[in-house]
Amino acid sequence: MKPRDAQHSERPARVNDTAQRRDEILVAAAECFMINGFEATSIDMIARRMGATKGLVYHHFPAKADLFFAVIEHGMDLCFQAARPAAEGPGDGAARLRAVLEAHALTMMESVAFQKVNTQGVEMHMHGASTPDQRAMLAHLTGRRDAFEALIGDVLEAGACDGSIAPGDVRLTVKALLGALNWMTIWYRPRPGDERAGRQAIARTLADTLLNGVVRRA
Amino acid sequence: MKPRDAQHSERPARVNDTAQRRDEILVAAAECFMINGFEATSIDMIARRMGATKGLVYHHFPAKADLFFAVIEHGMDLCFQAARPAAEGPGDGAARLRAVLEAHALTMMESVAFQKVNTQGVEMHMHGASTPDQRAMLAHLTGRRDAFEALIGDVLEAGACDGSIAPGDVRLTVKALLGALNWMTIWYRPRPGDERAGRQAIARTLADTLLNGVVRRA
DNA sequence: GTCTATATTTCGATAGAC
DNA sequence: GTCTATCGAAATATAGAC
Repeated sequence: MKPRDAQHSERPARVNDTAQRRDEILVAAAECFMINGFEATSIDMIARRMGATKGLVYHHFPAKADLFFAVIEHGMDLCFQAARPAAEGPGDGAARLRAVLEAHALTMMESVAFQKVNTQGVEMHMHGASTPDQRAMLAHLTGRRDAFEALIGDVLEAGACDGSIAPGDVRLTVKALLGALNWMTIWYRPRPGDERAGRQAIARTLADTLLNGVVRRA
Repeated sequence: MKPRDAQHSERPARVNDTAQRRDEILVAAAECFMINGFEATSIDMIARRMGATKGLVYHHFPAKADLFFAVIEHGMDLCFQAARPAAEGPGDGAARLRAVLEAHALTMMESVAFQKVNTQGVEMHMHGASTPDQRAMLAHLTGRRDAFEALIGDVLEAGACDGSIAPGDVRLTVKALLGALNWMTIWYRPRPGDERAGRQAIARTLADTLLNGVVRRA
């Protein structure tokens, strides 16, 4: 183990302190944005929520828009981390689609704040995206969203090939499936006493409904 | 026909002039809210969009929040007007559900602006709903949203009884179905050249997917 | 009924102390 | 690295002319 600087050896080891601080800000920001929306959230609110002041936030993020982008990007990271292994897992198209849908539903529930911020609309708040940096970030996020939809689309097409999934308009089907799940950011709110088993039950029921439809099978 | 006031008979008949003006404001507001969101939309923008000034808007609506509520209420009116006849129409549960889903999908496409404002979140912007009037309006809109979900839930239950629809968690199924359709406010934007037939095709495809699911039928 | 002008507040961002 | 103090821009709402 590398010895720490002798001059400050009495201080507790604070590895990656600034990264941790950044994450704390991200969580506080996600919660504020979720509750009030982008414009109605002031930097003061975010700082107060984590027991700090504006100066701290501006020390870690150059502007409010960058903070907003960082929140959405982190939410997307979580989506990919959950969905990609499921999409690339074993089984035929239908089995993998089920795995992806359940994983995505769980992601929605377990990071509602981050996901709802994404739902609020990336492009909306950056309509006049002033700086080139912001325009680039906007394009980057749009690209990742498209990539996520393509991930699901690929599973659908694989299923259409192996016969486990009914052929149809892939783009529109992806919108329908993701819409049903992403809509959870509108109505789902974690309850103090709820457990993972309960969330898994919801995820399974939703996936069932989407896979099998609502009409009675012959 | 009742004769108009003789003193002003030379003026062109302007029946319901203020009501028309109100509607114009409503449309302009819906479009601005759709593009920029509630907080980022200024009263000036709304006025400019209809070639007027702030004073006009404040003459018809006491505050920005009331205008926002009025937009959402009108959007809900459109939803009920389309869905209720379909829900109360002829046929078994599955047939009526199909009619409701297609009607709702069409409503989403043909009044995107109004519907997207609703998606933005009623409760979000009124978190601290200051005046009692605003709190009452908030409760009113929440009640109507619940009533709309109940409308669909009733059709589902009727279908479960007559055997046309698979039994299941009604509340969760309603959320899934409405989620898939309401999500259109996120991605659907009317194109200059699109026609009603195209929208109907989208509505039918979406309803098909939700009714039959995506896995291949045995 | 619609406009202009303005009072008042709020917030993003910066400067600089510690 | 975090805080206090403050500037300047923007927007809601109002007052009053026409």
